[in-house]
Amino acid sequence: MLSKKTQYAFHALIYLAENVDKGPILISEIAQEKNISIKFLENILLELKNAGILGSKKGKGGGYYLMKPPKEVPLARIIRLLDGPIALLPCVSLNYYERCENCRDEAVCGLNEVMGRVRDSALKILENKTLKDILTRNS
Amino acid sequence: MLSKKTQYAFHALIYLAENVDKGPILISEIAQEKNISIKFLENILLELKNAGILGSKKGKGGGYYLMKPPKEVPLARIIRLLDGPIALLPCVSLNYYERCENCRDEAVCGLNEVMGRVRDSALKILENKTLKDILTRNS
DNA sequence: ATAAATCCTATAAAAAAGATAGACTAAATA
DNA sequence: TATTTAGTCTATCTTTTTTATAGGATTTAT
Repeated sequence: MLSKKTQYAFHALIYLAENVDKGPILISEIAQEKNISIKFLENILLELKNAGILGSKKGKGGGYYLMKPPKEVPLARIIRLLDGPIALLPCVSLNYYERCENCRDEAVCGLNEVMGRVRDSALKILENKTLKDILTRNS
Repeated sequence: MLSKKTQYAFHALIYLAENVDKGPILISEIAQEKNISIKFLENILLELKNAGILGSKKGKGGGYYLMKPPKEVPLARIIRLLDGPIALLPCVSLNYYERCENCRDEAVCGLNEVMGRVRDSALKILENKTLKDILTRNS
């Protein structure tokens, strides 16, 4: 399961994407609209900013905004940033690989093989679907 | 990521499946062969037994053994038993569903839709691949 | 009887997740 | 330029989950 952090990030990003025309959006507004603890959300948005996904403006009229068009932000990027590996096992992770401590040879491990396929099938979706694809349906 | 518990369970089950002919297998043997803490493994095997996946015999000559042929144990069963939901979000989980707290209407939420697809693609593999499919490759 | 093994429950230790606090910095504007 | 507004940064706290261990109870073979 994705952590609350990542779930909140998605909902915040959706809100930002659906309100691009309004200019910078207040943390407090997002927190209220999406029912998220404001202080927790603050940290999350900052992390997204430091990763170059969001931009911000301080002072009156300030807030957060997307740095890229929604269709250029793959979902996998957000998950990896805030949650870490997408794979179910360290030994099949592309970005957070760790050697398996419990089997003799990964090249011959059937678990490794199957979990590699699960990873691929998830990535096929998560690398290609973007923020744009998770905005409100039928709109 | 799957928890260590689930990872250990898979390796233990693989060992048991690859040694069905030997009769009951000692916890200590599995622990040693697969490099798992024996006491932790004890709890895991007990849980698998209580779920009807393993059987056991006490006393001399005792140990653990599979209750079903490996090809009748889907990987999804093990994951759900020890780790819980396979889905990335509570609102798309088939077995551990929880309503989304952050969006107005799941029926119209694009995140819900995409994560539902990720779940389906993972389940397509994890429901159909069994213990038999993760035994040592090329054998 | 004894030794061998699992059973069972409790608990502890460590790590991760979730949330909060508060002082600091930058920008707008009156 | 003082004030207000809003993000920045870092630290800490609490809770939950994960990982692991302890030890007596029970069952079985010999």
